[in-house]
Amino acid sequence: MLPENTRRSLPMALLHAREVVMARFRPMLAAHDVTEQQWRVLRVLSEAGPVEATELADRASVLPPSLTRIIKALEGRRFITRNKAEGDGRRVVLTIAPAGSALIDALSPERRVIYDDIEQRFGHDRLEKLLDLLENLIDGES
Amino acid sequence: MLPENTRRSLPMALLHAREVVMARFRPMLAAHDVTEQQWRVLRVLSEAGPVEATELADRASVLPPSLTRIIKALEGRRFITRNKAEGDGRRVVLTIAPAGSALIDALSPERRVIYDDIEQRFGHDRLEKLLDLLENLIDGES
DNA sequence: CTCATGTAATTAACGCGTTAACTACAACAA
DNA sequence: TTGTTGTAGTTAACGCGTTAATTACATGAG
Repeated sequence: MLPENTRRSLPMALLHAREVVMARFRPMLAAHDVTEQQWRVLRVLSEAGPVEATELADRASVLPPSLTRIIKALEGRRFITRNKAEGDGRRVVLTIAPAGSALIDALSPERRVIYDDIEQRFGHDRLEKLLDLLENLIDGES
Repeated sequence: MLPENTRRSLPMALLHAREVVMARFRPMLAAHDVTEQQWRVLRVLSEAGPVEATELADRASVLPPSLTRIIKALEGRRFITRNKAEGDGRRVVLTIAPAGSALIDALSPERRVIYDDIEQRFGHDRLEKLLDLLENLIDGES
């Protein structure tokens, strides 16, 4: 079946949903001069430790060309460090730097407030159900 | 609660889910030299008839500056027409043109195949449930 | 060793997302 | 009529998304 209207179109619904959620987080990121993508990269590095560029791009849902630009920006602000992998001159290993960890820590309380508010308004169980369905969709289509 | 990992982060899950879904539609759009956003605009005009720019932007989930560029592109290819609203020189009314309708029609069969495949793999009921939850989330946060 | 092939990352080109500033027009008060 | 305020749309600036091309290095065949 073709969606009869744009509101019931899966791509549009996912886009719109992401928009309204991100609207809550955007001011926080803007206040610290970090883009959404830079923030995703920092979070992955923070929770996964030193990681090669390809895996980082994959985990942060960022394409390689974007990652190159993001790395340049984050390295310039000393949020991360960039090194060649030993044994393979092509690969690049990224590591979060103290300033990067500090930013993550600084934003944690605010993130928690926003996330809790969304969870409370939407409902804990419904949020878990939604995350489950999204995870299923991702695993099934990728 | 803060998401303990990026996979259970709502913004990331929505982003990733949208990516894997759009990956199925992208080749079709590329084959007809239409961007995702241009396609969304055309679909809204197709199902809603002549519409003012502000409402169009809202319904297609496109920001006003982007819409300006998109209109320029679609008008150049004779997919839509652009006219000032009578009675208010600021407003702009967009209307789908024959070539635009023809594109919508031409892509319908292919869209149906892709959408049916997603629905079959993911499951009809789960898809409906997911769309419901997304709609709730959107309405609750916006 | 040399060459062909493959892979990781970067660069390039173009369109969109986002915010802020600006232009054009409308509405309304004095 | 004039000036103020508000609204619709556009423009500008910068970063990211996407695809294709390119560079640098690794790997394996001969």
